[in-house]
Amino acid sequence: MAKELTEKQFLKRYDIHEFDIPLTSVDMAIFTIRGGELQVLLVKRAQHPSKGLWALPGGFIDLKKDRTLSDTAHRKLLEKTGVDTPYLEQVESFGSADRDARGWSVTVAYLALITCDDIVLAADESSEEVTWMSVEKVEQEMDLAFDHQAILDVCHDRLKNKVQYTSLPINLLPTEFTLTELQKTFEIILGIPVEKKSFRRRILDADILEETGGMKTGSNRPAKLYSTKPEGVKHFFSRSIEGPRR
Amino acid sequence: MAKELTEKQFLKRYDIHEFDIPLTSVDMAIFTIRGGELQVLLVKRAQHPSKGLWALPGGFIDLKKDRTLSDTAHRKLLEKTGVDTPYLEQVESFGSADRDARGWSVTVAYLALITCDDIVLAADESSEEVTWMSVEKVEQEMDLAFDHQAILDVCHDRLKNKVQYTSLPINLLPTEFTLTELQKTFEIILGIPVEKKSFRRRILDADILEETGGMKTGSNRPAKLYSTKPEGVKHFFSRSIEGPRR
DNA sequence: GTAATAGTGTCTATAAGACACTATTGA
DNA sequence: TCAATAGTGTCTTATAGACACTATTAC
Repeated sequence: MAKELTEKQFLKRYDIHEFDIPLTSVDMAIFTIRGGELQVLLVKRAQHPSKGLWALPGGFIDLKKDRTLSDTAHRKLLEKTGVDTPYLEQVESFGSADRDARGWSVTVAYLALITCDDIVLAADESSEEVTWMSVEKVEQEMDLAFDHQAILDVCHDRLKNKVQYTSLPINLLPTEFTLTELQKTFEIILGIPVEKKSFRRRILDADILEETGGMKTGSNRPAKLYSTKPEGVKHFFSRSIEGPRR
Repeated sequence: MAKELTEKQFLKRYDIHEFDIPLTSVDMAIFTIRGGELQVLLVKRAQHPSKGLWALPGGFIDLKKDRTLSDTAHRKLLEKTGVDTPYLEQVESFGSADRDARGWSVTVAYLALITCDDIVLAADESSEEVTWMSVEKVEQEMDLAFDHQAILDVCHDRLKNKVQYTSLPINLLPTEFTLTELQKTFEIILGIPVEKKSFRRRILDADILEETGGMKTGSNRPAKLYSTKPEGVKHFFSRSIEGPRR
C-alpha cells in the first residue's frame, strides 16, 4: 500500500484538467419596468452554441477576475448595463447532462432589478445585440437558447412571489417616486389590482420611506415624492398582499 | 479571417479539459429530530483536503450516473442514509476562489428532512465515520471542513424561516403522529413556544392531514393519530406563525 | 365650476394569540 | 380520586380589503 500523502503533497499532484467535470456558468434575469410592463434583458448569441438565438445574459466564471460567484454576477451585470449596485439575488442553480450541447453543465441563476432610466445597453464579443423584451411576450412566444426559458420562468416566479411580502419593487423605480407609482409597479408584477388605502397603510406603516419634500406635479393634484431608507429596499412584511376578495 | 464554423464543427473541436473551470459539487444539510433536538448528519472526511474534519455529506457530480443536479443530491442522500424519497430542496450555491484548497470551486447546497427512525448510517470510501450531531452544538462549538459552517447556517436559516409559513416539519416525523408531536417539532425548530389552540386550528383548517383512526396511548388521555395527505408535506400557509406577543 | 388624481376615515373580514375551560385516560 | 395530557370555546389583536369620502391641482 502506498505511503499516505500529506495534504500539501495531495494538492501538489492535483490537476483539475484530469477530471471530467461540468462546465459552470452564471446567468441572469435582469428585470425592469418599461412601457408599463415588466421587461427582461436579452442578448442575441454571437457564438456557438445556440448562435443567433436570444438568451439571458451570462457567462463563465473568470477564475482570475472573480473571487466569488457574486463577483461574476456583478461583473456580467456591469458589462451589459453599466449598472453595478442594483438589487441582486441568487435564485437557483440548474445542472444537467443535456442543457448545453458542450456537455454536462451547471448554471447559477441570478435575478437583478434595475431602473431602466439612463441605462446604456452594451453588446460585447459574445453577444451581437442587447435588448429589453416584455417578459410576457418572451414566455408566450419566444424560444430562448439552452434552458433559459425555464430559468426565466423560475426567476419570474420568484419575483412574483416575493412581491407579495417584500418591498422589492422599490428597486425598479428611480430614487424618487410617488406612492401611486410604487403601487402601479406592484400591480404590474402581481398582475392584479391592489387596494389603494391598504397599500399606502402597509408601505407607510413599515417606515421604509422618507418624504423628500418634493412634489410630483402633473395635470392634477401634485403627489408627495418619497425616497427609500437604506434598509427599505429589502423590507419583509409580516403579512402578504392578498389581492381582491371576490 | 477564418471561415465560420458550424455548430457541429464547433462542438467537435470543443475540449473541456483545455479550460480553467471551477470544481463543482453538491453538499447537503440532512436534518432530523433526535433526542428532542434538531440534528444534522455529518461525515468525517477520510480523504484530503480537510482529512479528519467533520463535514456535510456531499461530493462531485458523476457525469455518467447523474442526469441532473437533483440526481446527484438524491444519490448522495441514498448513499449516506439509505433513504431516497425525503423532502429535498435546493438552497443556494456557494462559489469562490478560496473555499476549497484545490482551487476555484462551486457547491450547490441542498436541504433534506428525514425521520431518523430505521435509518442505518453508512460510511463510504470518502468518509470513515457518519453521525448525527446537534445543530446547536455544531454551530456553537465545532469547526467543519471548507465553508460548511456557513453552508449549514444558511440551510438552517432557510429551514427556520420556512417553518414559519409551511408544513415542512411534517417531513421530520414518521408516517403517523399526533398533533402534539407535530407542535413539538415546530417548537424545536422555531426555538419558541407555539400556542396550542392556534396551532391546531391552523393545521386542521389547512386540511392537509387525515385521521388514521388509530390512537396513541400513553399514561394519559390517548391522542388521535394523523397522517399527511399527499400535498400536505409542502403546504404553504397564507400567514406566518407570529410567536408569543409580549 | 369640472375632471382628474392624491390622499383619508372607517367599516368588515380573516386568522393569529391568550387563556380558561372541559375530556379522557392510567394509576 | 388525582395527575397528566388531549382537545375546545371564545375573547382580543393585528392587519388586509372595501369603499365612500375629502383635498388639491390644471383648466
